[in-house]
Amino acid sequence: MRTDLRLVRYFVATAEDLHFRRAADRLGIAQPALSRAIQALETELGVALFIRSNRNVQITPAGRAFLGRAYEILSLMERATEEVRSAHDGRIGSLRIGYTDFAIAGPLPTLLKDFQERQPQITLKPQHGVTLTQMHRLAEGKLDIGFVTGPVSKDGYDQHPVQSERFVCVCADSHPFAERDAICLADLADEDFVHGNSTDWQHFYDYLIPLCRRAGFVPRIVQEAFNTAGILGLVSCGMGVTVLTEDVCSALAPGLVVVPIEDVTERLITSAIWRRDHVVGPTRHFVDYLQALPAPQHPT
Amino acid sequence: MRTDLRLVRYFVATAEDLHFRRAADRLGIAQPALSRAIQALETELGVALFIRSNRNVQITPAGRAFLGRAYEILSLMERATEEVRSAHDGRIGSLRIGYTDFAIAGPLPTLLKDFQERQPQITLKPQHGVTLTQMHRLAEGKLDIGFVTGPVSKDGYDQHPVQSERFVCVCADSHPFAERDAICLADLADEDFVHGNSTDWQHFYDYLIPLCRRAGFVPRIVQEAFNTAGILGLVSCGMGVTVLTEDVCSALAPGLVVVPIEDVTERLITSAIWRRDHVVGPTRHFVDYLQALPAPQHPT
DNA sequence: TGCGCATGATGCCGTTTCGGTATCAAAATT
DNA sequence: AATTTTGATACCGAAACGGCATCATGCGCA
Repeated sequence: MRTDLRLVRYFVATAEDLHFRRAADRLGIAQPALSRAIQALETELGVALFIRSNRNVQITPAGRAFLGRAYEILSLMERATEEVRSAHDGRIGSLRIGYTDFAIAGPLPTLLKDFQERQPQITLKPQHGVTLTQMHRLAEGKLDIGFVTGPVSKDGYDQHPVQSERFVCVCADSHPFAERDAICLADLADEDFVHGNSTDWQHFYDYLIPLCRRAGFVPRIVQEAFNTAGILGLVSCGMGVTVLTEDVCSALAPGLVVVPIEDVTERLITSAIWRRDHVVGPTRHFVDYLQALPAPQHPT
Repeated sequence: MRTDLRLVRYFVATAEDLHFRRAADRLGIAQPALSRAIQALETELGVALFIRSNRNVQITPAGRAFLGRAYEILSLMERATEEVRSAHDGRIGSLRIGYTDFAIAGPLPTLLKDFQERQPQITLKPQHGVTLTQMHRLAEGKLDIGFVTGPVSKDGYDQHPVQSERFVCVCADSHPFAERDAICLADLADEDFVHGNSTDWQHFYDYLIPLCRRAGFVPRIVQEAFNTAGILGLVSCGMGVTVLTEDVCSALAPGLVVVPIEDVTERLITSAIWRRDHVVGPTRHFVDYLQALPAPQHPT
């Protein structure tokens, strides 16, 4: 038998009253039960906590030492109980948020800042990851909310669109396209492309490849880069052109030009996504926050 | 049912393993018992601590919040258990020591200092009190060790002599006795006496009165004072003479003279005294310390 | 001095809690 | 499709807890 909190509570009451019957009354038990419980505690600790007579009860020095700690333990247990309930309510705790290059270039930073001001007790933990990585981490319970290239069809998950971007062409300022107001997608048929690798960027390719096929070509990827910064770096060196989204290109480095693609009306959707069975604590608060936002601008 | 430490321990093991059967093995119980215990804890708290599947177990945000506190609670309980045992051993705690005017004028301060150096974890709490007061406080358990005018015959108490003092006469330097090398006790027969009140000083009178009777007189107390300082103050004003002990008079204020009483060989004994049923913790250490001391000097 | 009272301890018993074995349910793996 | 893995549930016996009755002891009072 290990000392448990019931015995600690009984001990505290007895130490406060120094009278077994009165302490038992206070605890709502019979005096003999209290007598036995204190004896059990003394046996467990191997130390006499009280000196008893039929006239009075005195606490021993060891009992006095234990009393201070007993108060601390009971207080800490109460605090822990309160905090676990607060964490469940979502009033405290951490929120692990994944994001893609597209997400971080869009309204997400503003959203996070706003949410943080509303819920200062919640610690935000942003983590970069391509859509594929984020989906794995959601499944493993290592991520609470993902911001991914969507929409994603997956059972057990809910999502909410937060961003909708046009596709644009990006080329070096020395490229012929740089002089044009706009191009058509078919104009890219013979161009060398720079993009991300096919595994990490598979969700982006799920948009791009069908569009190009419909325009009659398969994009010729001549260079791969790790992320958008890498892609743009290669493009500015004249290695090729690329197709990205308008938000990613809103603040371009010198030497690069954004050219609209006038015959593509499809948009890249970035959605917040979470596991349906994980909407507790801070996650619930964040989901509620997202769903209270106006829908992303999406003109027809 | 209130959350107890057994459930906290089970929770910690489960959170560490994230696998019910392995955690149960670790705890030395069957997996179903652990499953039920965690469910009971979740019911008690009203919060899900884990997400279960037949393939894996994940901890919820609330569970993570609770885990930190669980470690603290278990650690605090261990520390409390260790400390109560140390207090019983006497390695920590406090020691309430009573002392009379005679005791504090003798070797007691030196003893306390020495003991304190040997047991720095024990807090000494000295409390002045006449013998009668100290005996009450010992009986009430509000004092651990008394230093009283002894010997005391009282059941349930043990004592150890620490001090043995000759009786001396103290008078103002203008008094005729001041010119003498020594007096006899009978020389005090017609003198006005200054002393403590008969209640507080009853143990001292238990020595003095029989001695005076044997010398053929009853001392004429004309003035009472609260303590030795008060007595000596009145004597130096010429209100009368007094009989005290040599240690009390070892550092006299100007205007007072100590005159030996050559025909009195009896000595005032100051003894350490404690309740036999209270020799635990720091008290035990102090008693052991005292009993290891050489006996007080007591020439024949 | 004897009796009554107060109070913690102990005995006996019923109720509740805890833990074990066996089994079920569901998902993943082979 | 069969097997394996793993947490949940059912049934049962053991252990723990608490209540009532009673005992033991010391103190206070007449």
